[in-house]
Amino acid sequence: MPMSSSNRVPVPTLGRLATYLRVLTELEQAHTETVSSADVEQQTGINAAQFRKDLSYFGEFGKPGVGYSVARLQESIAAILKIDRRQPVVLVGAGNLGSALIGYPGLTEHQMDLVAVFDNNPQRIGCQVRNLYVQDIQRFATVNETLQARIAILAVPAGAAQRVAEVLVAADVRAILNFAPTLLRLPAAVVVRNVSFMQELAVLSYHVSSNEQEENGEEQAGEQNNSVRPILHST
Amino acid sequence: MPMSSSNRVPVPTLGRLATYLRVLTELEQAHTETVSSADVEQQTGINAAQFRKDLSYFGEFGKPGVGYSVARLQESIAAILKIDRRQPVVLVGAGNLGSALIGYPGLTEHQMDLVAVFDNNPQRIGCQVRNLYVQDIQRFATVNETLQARIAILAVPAGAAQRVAEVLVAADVRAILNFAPTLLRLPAAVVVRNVSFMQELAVLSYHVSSNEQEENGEEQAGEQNNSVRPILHST
DNA sequence: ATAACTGTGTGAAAGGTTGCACAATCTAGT
DNA sequence: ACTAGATTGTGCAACCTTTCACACAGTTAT
Repeated sequence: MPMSSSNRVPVPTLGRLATYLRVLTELEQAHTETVSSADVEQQTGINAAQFRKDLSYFGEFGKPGVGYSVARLQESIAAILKIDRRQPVVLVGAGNLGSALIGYPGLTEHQMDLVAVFDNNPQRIGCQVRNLYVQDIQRFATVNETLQARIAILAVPAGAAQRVAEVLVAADVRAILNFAPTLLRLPAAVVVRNVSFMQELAVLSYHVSSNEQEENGEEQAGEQNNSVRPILHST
Repeated sequence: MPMSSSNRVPVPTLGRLATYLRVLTELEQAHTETVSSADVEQQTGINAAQFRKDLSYFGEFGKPGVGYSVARLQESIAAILKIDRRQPVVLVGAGNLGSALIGYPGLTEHQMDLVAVFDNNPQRIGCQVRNLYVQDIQRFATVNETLQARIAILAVPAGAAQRVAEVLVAADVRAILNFAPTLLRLPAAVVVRNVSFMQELAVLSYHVSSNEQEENGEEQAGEQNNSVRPILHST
């Protein structure tokens, strides 16, 4: 007997749902019918109880003593994440990274329909990348009136990010995947996720040098490690 | 009088250090000499106390009543993150994403020296990307004996990731930035950071549709939002 | 000197997330 | 039917992270 109502869903849970979905797709391709939370732990490194709790935010999907129907769970999670229908997405910034993202298979796999690419560089405007022509960012408001994209991928230089983001939001974009290393100041209703290679590299760099003396052979499985010994101490 | 010794540093702290460093570089270019934790909050959206606590893991860097010397703090953080010297980094996977990363300016800015690119696709081996020639991954062990890279960027398809990661680790790589959507099972001593656009997009997608009815104009500043109302409830 | 500010470093509180442990529930075999 | 075995959904405790709040330390002005 479920009772979820207006409880709030942790953001990490949403991220993990995407991981579950990936595993379910693999299982489906292997013609597996049923899966248990323990199986999922085995595949993802995410604790079985965590998996069950993540799902419990949205209802009850499993049968005690049996597990979860792969096909059913897949549909349910897709519905939760709203990727059961194709979603229009726009890309702004057709530089290195932007162009690479156009071909990224993960987008279509997750029903993200890249419908337009924008840039402000006259050298790039009009160019064809994959199956899309790069358009002038100045035309964004007009074009998006037709496209109605609510999700945008922002792959412009840091200096331009805030300005461009405001243009997007003015044209009804509600969610931004931001690759620029800057803080975007936007209305609270707009959701921003920052992808920062910098930060990840910092973590790696720190660890590499601090692990200098350790030596053991355990397996690691979790998606994120938690903390490490500091090494430097300066004043 | 500091007393940090073998306390453990939270991973989020390391990520934020990279952000502070970015802001400090901007401040230096604007010829600002001194900065307070409140200034940093203004620039980054990260709570001032958080900033001070993050630094406190490594020592004392500020003067009460004055703030922090921009130049000094910059050096200190760079030293903590071990990016005060150039670090050799290798890239595996010269596909779309991999190629884009070769040109990514953030790498050099953070003293990451991309010294070699590998792939297993014969069509790509030998090709020049920017200033590097793509080498056969089979030669990795040999080549890295000379290069001595400890950090690797893994931008190969999911199916190849585990296999390649093991090759890297066998050749003394200790930290991997993994762009493949798979769980890497590696010795615990190896640090893995996963970058998953999928997960970020899932969060965006979920939010876009759930925000359907809201309407308010507050500013958002933090780097991460925390939770949201669920909308779906299925069985 | 002293008073009035400003801003650091940190102990303690608040808040959020993860993992354990177990009752409840379903299946299958006898 | 009944028992044994499997596996879910969840209250609770442990853990981790963030934020508050304040003592203490420099700085400036009088």
